[in-house]
Amino acid sequence: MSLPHAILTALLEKPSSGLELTRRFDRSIGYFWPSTHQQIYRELGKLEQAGHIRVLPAAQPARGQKKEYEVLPAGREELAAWVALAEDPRPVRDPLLLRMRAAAVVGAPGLAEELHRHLALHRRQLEEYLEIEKRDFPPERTADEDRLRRLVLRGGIDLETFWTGWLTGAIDDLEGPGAAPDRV
Amino acid sequence: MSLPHAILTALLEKPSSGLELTRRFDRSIGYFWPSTHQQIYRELGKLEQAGHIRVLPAAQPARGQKKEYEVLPAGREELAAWVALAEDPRPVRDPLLLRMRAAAVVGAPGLAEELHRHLALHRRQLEEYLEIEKRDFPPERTADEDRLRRLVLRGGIDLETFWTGWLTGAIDDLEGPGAAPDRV
DNA sequence: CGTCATTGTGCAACTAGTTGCACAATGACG
DNA sequence: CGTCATTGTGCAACTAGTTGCACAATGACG
Repeated sequence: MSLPHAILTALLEKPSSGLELTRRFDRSIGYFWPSTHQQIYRELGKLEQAGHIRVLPAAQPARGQKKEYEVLPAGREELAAWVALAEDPRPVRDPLLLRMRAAAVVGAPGLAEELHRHLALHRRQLEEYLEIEKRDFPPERTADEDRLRRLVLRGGIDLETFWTGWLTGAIDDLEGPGAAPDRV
Repeated sequence: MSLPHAILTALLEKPSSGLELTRRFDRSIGYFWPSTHQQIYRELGKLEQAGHIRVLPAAQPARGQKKEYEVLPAGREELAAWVALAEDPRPVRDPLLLRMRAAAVVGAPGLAEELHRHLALHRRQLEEYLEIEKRDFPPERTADEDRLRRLVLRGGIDLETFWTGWLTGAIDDLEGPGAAPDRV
């Protein structure tokens, strides 16, 4: 039940239409809770139904049939209650680790290449996060109000750092001394 | 499409019944691809249908109506093909990071407690992994054939190390000097 | 022999996320 | 004025995972 809360958070930061939300997701909340426009529209409908958000009366006619949503007090309360909830971390589900495990049984041809590819992807993501950190959280501005947002970004950075580190080690190990890459 | 491959891997390591698979998942493959017995039975049915596995003729009548499955050549081929496939890492979806982001907007009462709770859970998981490493991969036995399995375990260890590290830092930051924990 | 815990298999309904598409309204451009 | 790109909303079908339950067979125990 995280998507509705992700949407409430985004709408509290700034009332938006479905498409605007989708775009904003892609470069902030979507980093740790991605969503498609279809899903977002469906969820907006449910949130409106539940009385958590409402459509803002349109200022002027816009492209398409644009609807701007804003959060109602009930929605804010719902979100605050959710923040304080105890919820266990969701179980890890990682296909790459699973494939390495399978490779231990049926052989690993093609796997090293895939590790290189993933390493490149994670490096790129790490770069992106570091860019955002430089832009949004420069060292001189340690505003207290951004503490939590900075911590979240730090989470992303540390996570990608873990992946690049682990993948680098794995590649070294597989291609390194005495490696038998294609053993069955 | 990872669960069937997880099952094929487990069955290649050792032919098993549905319940045995479920139990074995809980202490190996399930660490990075958890599954319930219901899901496993359903998938076993599909895999049999597809000709990837078959029921072993029963040696002697057992409890319940036990069925032991083994992997057929077609199943092994399917698994080997999957190992070599290019598949992007699945997007991160983490409710805790999301909740921190929400807390930045509606206030953070109760959040620090939750961070402590998660830290304890991740520490426990890390301990468990380190136990397994000590048991299954003692330093003297660097057998080449366990290389991949050891790397997978390393992945789990490094991942939990990331979480404990990040959570520790986040708690320090939130409860530390000049903290304003319940600000709205 | 009856009862109960254990081992074992599985169905049904639901929830959340994905994929593929349809279609409405508007402004820019020839 | 006609066409087309862009902005915008949304339905439908599917896939994967979760939750709650039913029920079969066997062995242990009184």
